[in-house]
Amino acid sequence: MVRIRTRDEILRVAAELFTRYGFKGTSLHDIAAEVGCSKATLLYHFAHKDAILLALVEPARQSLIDLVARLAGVDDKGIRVAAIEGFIDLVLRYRREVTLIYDVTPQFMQEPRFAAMRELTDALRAGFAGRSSDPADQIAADVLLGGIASVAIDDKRDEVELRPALIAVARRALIPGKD
Amino acid sequence: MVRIRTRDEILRVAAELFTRYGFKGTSLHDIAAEVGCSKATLLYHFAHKDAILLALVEPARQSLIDLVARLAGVDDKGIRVAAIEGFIDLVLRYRREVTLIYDVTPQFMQEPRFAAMRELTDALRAGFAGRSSDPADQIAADVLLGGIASVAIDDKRDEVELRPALIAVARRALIPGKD
DNA sequence: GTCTATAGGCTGATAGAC
DNA sequence: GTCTATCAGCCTATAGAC
Repeated sequence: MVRIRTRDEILRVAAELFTRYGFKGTSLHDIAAEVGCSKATLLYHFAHKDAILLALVEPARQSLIDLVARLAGVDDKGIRVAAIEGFIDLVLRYRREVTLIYDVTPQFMQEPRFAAMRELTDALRAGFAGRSSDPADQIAADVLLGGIASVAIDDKRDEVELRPALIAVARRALIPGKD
Repeated sequence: MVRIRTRDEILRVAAELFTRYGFKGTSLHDIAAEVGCSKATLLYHFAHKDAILLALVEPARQSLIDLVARLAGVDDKGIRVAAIEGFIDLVLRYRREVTLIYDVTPQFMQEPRFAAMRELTDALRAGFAGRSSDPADQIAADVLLGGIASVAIDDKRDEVELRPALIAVARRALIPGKD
């Protein structure tokens, strides 16, 4: 059973190249050459280049939707811990996908299909800020959200080492009197 | 004295377009059209497209070199506060340039001319970590470095509001028993 | 499902006139 | 210093054979 579906192989190779060279820095030719098929075959399985990227990030996007839904049911007392641990687990589980999302966000964000992502990150920020409306709390929340994501993207340590360190720094930064 | 040097106008327009659409998302044609000159004129003033970007980020790079040199003379007791305040002042002063640097870093970092930047960020991380060799301290330092930069890039608030909030969250996260 | 061939457009960069 | 004209190369995407 060594047979690998071409479609899956395209996704595997595309994830690797997009991560290494960026979305714009990777051409259909690059992917096709590495897969060992033609560009036309790529575009038989995916309507456009963008569709490859969207297929890659879809599981992570779905997980984020689930997390935000779960946080909606958490009371104010537990919201920060739940948001912190939920987000850290999510980005460590989908490190590659987070890398891709941050790569294309500046350009894709203005497109309608990515616009809904904005509401999700707003909900996450509210959770990190303990549902406070104080700008200082929201800025702190953004620092931690961006910082945790950047570590998940760049750091080479494994998640077993990163997870407790990330939770510890987020709790110190966001939860008063807890260090 | 309304005469503006073409070279300066190119830099002004390029900064705006690179920030909005990314370096790869902005062509020489786009810049030339906005400036109101030809692509050939762009390439008379700058040898390559890359040279425009390098000219834009040079002041920020020089400031980072200065900051790292200054931190080398600070003792262990004061290093975290000095690194935190120095970095926050720097990214707030050069927000647009920080945006550009983070945009191109994934691809440019492997090139030799950007390799020296690595030593600078290593020194900054050491400062944020209070020169500790504990991985948890270095991870926390990276979270704050990345998080502060991401806020400087994305947040629309002005630096008068951001500065104290950023310093406060960094101190809580990095300096034990200070909140 | 996969291929070859190619369309049609954009890219950074150069040549040479003024 | 600035221009027009142009190059060679790359890009995504399509057409049509097998």
